Amino acid sequence: MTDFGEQAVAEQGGVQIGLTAVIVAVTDDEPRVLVVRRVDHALASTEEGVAREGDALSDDTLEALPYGPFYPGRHRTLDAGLRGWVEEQTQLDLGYVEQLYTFGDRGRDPREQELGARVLSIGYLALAQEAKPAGAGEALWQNWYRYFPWEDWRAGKPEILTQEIEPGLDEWATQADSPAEIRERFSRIDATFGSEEVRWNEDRVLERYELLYEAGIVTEAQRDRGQDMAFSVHSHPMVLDHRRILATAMGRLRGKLKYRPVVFELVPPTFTLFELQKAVEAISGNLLHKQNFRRLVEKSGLVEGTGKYESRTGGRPAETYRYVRDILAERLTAGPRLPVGKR
Amino acid sequence: MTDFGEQAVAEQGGVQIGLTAVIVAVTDDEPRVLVVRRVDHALASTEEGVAREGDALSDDTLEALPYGPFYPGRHRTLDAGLRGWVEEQTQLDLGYVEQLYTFGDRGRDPREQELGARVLSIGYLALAQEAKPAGAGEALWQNWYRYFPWEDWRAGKPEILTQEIEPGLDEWATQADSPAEIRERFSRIDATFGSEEVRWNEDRVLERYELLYEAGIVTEAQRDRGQDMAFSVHSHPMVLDHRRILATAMGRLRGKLKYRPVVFELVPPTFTLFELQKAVEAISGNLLHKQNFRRLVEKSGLVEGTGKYESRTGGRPAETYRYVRDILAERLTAGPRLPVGKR
DNA sequence: GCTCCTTATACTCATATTGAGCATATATTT
DNA sequence: AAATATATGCTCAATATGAGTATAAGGAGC
Repeated sequence: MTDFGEQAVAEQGGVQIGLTAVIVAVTDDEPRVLVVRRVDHALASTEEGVAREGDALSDDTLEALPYGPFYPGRHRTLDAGLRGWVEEQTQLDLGYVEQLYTFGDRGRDPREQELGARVLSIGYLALAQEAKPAGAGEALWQNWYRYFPWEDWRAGKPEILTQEIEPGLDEWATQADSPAEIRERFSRIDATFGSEEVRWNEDRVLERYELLYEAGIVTEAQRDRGQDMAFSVHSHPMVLDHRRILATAMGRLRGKLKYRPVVFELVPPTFTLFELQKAVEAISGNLLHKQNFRRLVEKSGLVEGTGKYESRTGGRPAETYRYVRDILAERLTAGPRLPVGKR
Repeated sequence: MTDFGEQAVAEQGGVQIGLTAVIVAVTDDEPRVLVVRRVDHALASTEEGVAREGDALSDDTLEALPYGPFYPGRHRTLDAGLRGWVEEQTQLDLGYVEQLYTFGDRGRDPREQELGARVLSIGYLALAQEAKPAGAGEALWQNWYRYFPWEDWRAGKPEILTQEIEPGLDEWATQADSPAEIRERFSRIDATFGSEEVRWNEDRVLERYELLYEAGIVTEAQRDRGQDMAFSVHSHPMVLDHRRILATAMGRLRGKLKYRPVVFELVPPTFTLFELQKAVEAISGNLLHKQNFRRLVEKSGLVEGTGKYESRTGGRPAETYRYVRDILAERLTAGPRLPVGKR
């Protein structure tokens, strides 16, 4: 195998490492993500492209995930690097932190040319307990369905799917070159967006985003390809590939919810079972059957009642619970699948 | 958020990106991983440490995963970079490729000092159809249980667990400072290695390795800390953090087996159901109930019989099947859990 | 040919898990 | 006190799972 030698060093040229964080919290029963919303001189080269996108967003809404460079001299580990600048800049105390993926496609960052270096970005998912207004005022918490309106099925199938996305995808599919290719495209649409036979799988956030990107009906695709906008789904784009990173985080978190007790990182220390359920629903984007959710959670042995009750909601008071951080019981949060269904 | 500016560039210093590949195949019912086994000048600084390890391995068995530098000028994407040098050097045609994790702890690579650069390594998992002798002769296929003998439960609970690991871990736990810390350590041991209440979870390969590392009873831990070897589990170490990367790959693959049809990447185009089963068993490290496995696979709709039979095994001939690459059926390989049990 | 051995495949059955809904309890509001 | 709202308890049918038993279909030895 090739080794690292003088030559390798010379050929590699400059590489910059950026750390991009998807910081998630749930407040008011909505999933929030920390977003930076300013025109950054470092992003200037993108500005034009974004501004061209027309009615989907106005000039001042350049939205990005918080990110910062990784300083190899300063940080012993990548995780430490991330925690470092996030806690420094947002005063947020990150609990759960997980590395997501390293993004390194050429051209993902237009600054590469100025810098004369390739910019890799290591994406992180972090869960925060509460969504406080977040220090500096530059950062703010946004409902993540702002960027992915088709992912929220809590109020039934989103209109944007039937009205915009499905027609758009169908058109894209039929524009393929060969009949075989057309069939192939329809298959992929069904597999990711569901159909009569295949039910919607909430974990496939990234696959859906990538299909929309490929079909060119998401604004970033048009920006990146320098196309004019024939049609684009009404949703908020983000700078660079940040919406892709967010999609990765959403899919990962939704998946993890099913086999690891990560919800507890998102709710306050004590909570009612219904509050817990609503946090799960916010993340997974669909409703759960209340009685079955309760059965599942109680059976898991991950929570214990506090003996105290809470009656802010009009009806019978609900007992509050706390998470029992039992390392032994941590194997499963919620069994094979969450109890989907109506309330 | 901090941006990339001149200053950032200056402070970042050099960063080298290495791509490390865990290339897996199943042959003769054993999981194999492609390993490089030579004394590399780039690894010279590690050589001493490894040689010191005594009876666990001899001088000439410096084992490493195949790795190569990432050339930002040459490769458009990280995946392309990996495929590039792997296919170039091993003549292997990689099918399934998945990014695993980016490893970046300071000190993970002793060459950092010579190079004056931080070396990050992006780990990849790749699945190959067959384990051919692999070109150059430098690389060879090794049974992955060579490095993780405690992970193979196909012939019952491995002796190394009862004879070496469990005593070693127990000793480590009791050496903790406070009673609380002792309890904590025992909890972690139970959670990762199982106990009466907690059954062995085959996915937790990395957690187990990291616990062994922390307990100092794995040779790399002693090498990295410069300790002398009081006691170490009889298993083969690897260069740098490659055994950790392999553990990550094993855990990821074992997990994926349960909800994605990845086994089919590891078996030939046609196979009997029992061959398929044995591939799953090789990866997951435990035996499955034959009749139930068959039921599960048939029900999944992922395979179809070819109408041809194969009788190499003495008994009644088995029908051969092929994988139906049905994008719609790809949701689940094997349902929530694989049918564990005796044959 | 028949018997024994071996593996493949079919079928059964008890138990656990899921999805869905009904019933009851305990608060607030009118 | 009645109406309304939510919490919690319980039932039940449909599946899924784990573990066998039974039968089929080949080869080897006699």
